[in-house]
Amino acid sequence: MRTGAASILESAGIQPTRIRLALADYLFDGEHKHVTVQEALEALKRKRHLPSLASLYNTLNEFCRAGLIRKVTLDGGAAWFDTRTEPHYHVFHEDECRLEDIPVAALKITGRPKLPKGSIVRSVEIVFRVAK
Amino acid sequence: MRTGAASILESAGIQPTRIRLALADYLFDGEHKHVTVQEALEALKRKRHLPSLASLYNTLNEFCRAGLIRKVTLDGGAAWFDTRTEPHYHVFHEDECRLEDIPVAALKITGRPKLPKGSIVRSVEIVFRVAK
DNA sequence: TCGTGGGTTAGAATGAATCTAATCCTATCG
DNA sequence: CGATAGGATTAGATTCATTCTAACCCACGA
Repeated sequence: MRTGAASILESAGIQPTRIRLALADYLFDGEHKHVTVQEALEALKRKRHLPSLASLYNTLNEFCRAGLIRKVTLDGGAAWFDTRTEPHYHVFHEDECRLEDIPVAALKITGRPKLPKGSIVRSVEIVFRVAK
Repeated sequence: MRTGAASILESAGIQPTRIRLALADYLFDGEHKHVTVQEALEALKRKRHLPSLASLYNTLNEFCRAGLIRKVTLDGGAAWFDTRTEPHYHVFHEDECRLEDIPVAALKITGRPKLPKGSIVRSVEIVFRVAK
């Protein structure tokens, strides 16, 4: 179910440029991914134009703003960018330093924290941290 | 239910020193806290010896290792140190940049992610991110 | 052809956290 | 009581991820 990078950008209202096309092409190749900036850099290195770090960050942040990807941060280390945008949770495999998705249907959460009135829940982040 | 800082350190097997005593005194004053390094620094500034940043980090990390506090990181920003060590979850109030605890009893999670055999769940982190 | 403005860039700057090597204490031993 | 060994503390440098800045490039329209 692969849609062309160009049309993905177009429907997100983002001008297609070399970097954005190359990054979208890598990210949206049909396999959902969790990539770090370094991994994305490596992947683009194998393509035509290797972008500067700054534009890679710019482009990833644009994609986030457009809702094409999501940023996931755990610990204080480098951020992950997740190509799955619908609500879901994560398993972090400490030994492999790898993120894995958990569909929302796999867990059921009953109960809600008490919140001040008028508050809205922006997101619910769940991470199972596992090791061997 | 306030226990003296000295006896807390002693039962954790940590030598009592000026900084460690001052920090423990501030952290374990009976009110559970979520503090950043900067807040801890501010608090210690009002006491006898203002420690260097390095030893504050050292001391907070020692306390973590000893199980006296827990580190919580969200986004890429500065870490929080949480004086509540038993399992619990968090609400993050984005508008106030404030963490709040949710007791485990307030939520029920049914279902577990599929894990490779032999894996153990180190922790389950849940953060409700809320805004006004 | 000349601007205009967005895209891209290298390199500097920022902020959190850690590392290093020197110095300070302090408990213990002679 | 004085020497000393080893942990505690320190200032400052260092690392790492990320963002900022100011210049440059380039496609497109007047």
